[in-house]
Amino acid sequence: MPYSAEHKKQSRERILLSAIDLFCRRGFDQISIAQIMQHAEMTHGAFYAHFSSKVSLYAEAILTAGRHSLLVRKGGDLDKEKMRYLVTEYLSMEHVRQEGYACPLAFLSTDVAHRDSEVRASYEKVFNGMVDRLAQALEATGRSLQTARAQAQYLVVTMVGTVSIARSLSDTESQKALLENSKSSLFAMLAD
Amino acid sequence: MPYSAEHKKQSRERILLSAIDLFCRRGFDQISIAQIMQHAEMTHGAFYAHFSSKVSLYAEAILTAGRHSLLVRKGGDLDKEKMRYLVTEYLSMEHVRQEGYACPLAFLSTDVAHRDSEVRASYEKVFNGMVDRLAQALEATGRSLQTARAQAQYLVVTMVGTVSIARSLSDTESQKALLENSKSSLFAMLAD
DNA sequence: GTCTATACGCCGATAGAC
DNA sequence: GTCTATCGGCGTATAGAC
Repeated sequence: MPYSAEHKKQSRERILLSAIDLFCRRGFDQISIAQIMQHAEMTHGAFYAHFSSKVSLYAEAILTAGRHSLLVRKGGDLDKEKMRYLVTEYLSMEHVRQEGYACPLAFLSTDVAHRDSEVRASYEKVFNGMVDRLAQALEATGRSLQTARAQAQYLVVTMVGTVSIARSLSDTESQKALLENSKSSLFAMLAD
Repeated sequence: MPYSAEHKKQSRERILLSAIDLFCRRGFDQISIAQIMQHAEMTHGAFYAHFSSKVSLYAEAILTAGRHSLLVRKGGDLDKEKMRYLVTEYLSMEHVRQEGYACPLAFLSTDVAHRDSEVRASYEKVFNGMVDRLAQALEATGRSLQTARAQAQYLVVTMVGTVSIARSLSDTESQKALLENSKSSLFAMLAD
């Protein structure tokens, strides 16, 4: 057979990775299927052998982006030092400029709010996964389960808000100042 | 003359108000000029007598939305009690559901990040205006200028992040829990 | 200033050959 | 599975009558 199952799997993966990168960069509506397929080095028509629609790709791309994100990628348990490092990376200009993997929570928040329930469910799943992971780490530092969950949720919300606003500002210096300011406040919270 | 200057001003205002409402609800790309004009009770073709392009309307709509937003609308000085009330209103389900005026910072953040510099400049202006207003209020409670500005920025970022994520979740109970959690943390900060 | 009508392009999705 | 080609619809912007 000319196309193996493995080959198909790889094509699908290339489409997903291209979609994540482009959707995060310019949003759902401003990226066409043709652009995604070109980035994945295929042609427009081949798309429908892998996904049933553009929206369905979006929902799956968000889940995949969540698995690649800074907030869940690190293996093993998170100690205090790793958490500080993670916050620093998340609140960096490299992240704002999308030089590596972008967090879909920060890059797609208002975009997702306009879509159907399948897409929103993906977003919620990514959000809950990140909160769970951070809560677990905070609990390990001696906090109660309740406190850990509350602080983890608050941590994610603030980091997402910071990066999301920073990306919308037009001035680089304002972006840097915003990131630094949130970082100090969150470090203070983590220091307890 | 059949159309007075006053009449034109009113038409322009209707277009702006319709644009704010619809853009916040469904984003820039998912709203057409025809829809905005229909909402403003005019026809598609009349649009270009008031604005040069859809993007130019967007930039101006963001500024207008900023002036109508919860964070700047209240007249006079903000005391501690008014600030608590303002945070409560901002972090309410009514705001998330856009039952009154929506804050463009929370509803359009990732959307604005994909546009040109004129749109981003509008967004930045609204952001700075809100931070300034809150900083002034915090300074009046005895904080240093520096602390007041830092806390004001942090306050805006967290509220925007909270509302923006809440809008993307699919479950009402999760939305409420998120709003409540951020509210307690911010109240604690304001209490000092 | 507002209307109707239309030019022009882009995009999501499908059809059919290989 | 991937390609080329195309259908059908929609959206921005413009033209011209009133």
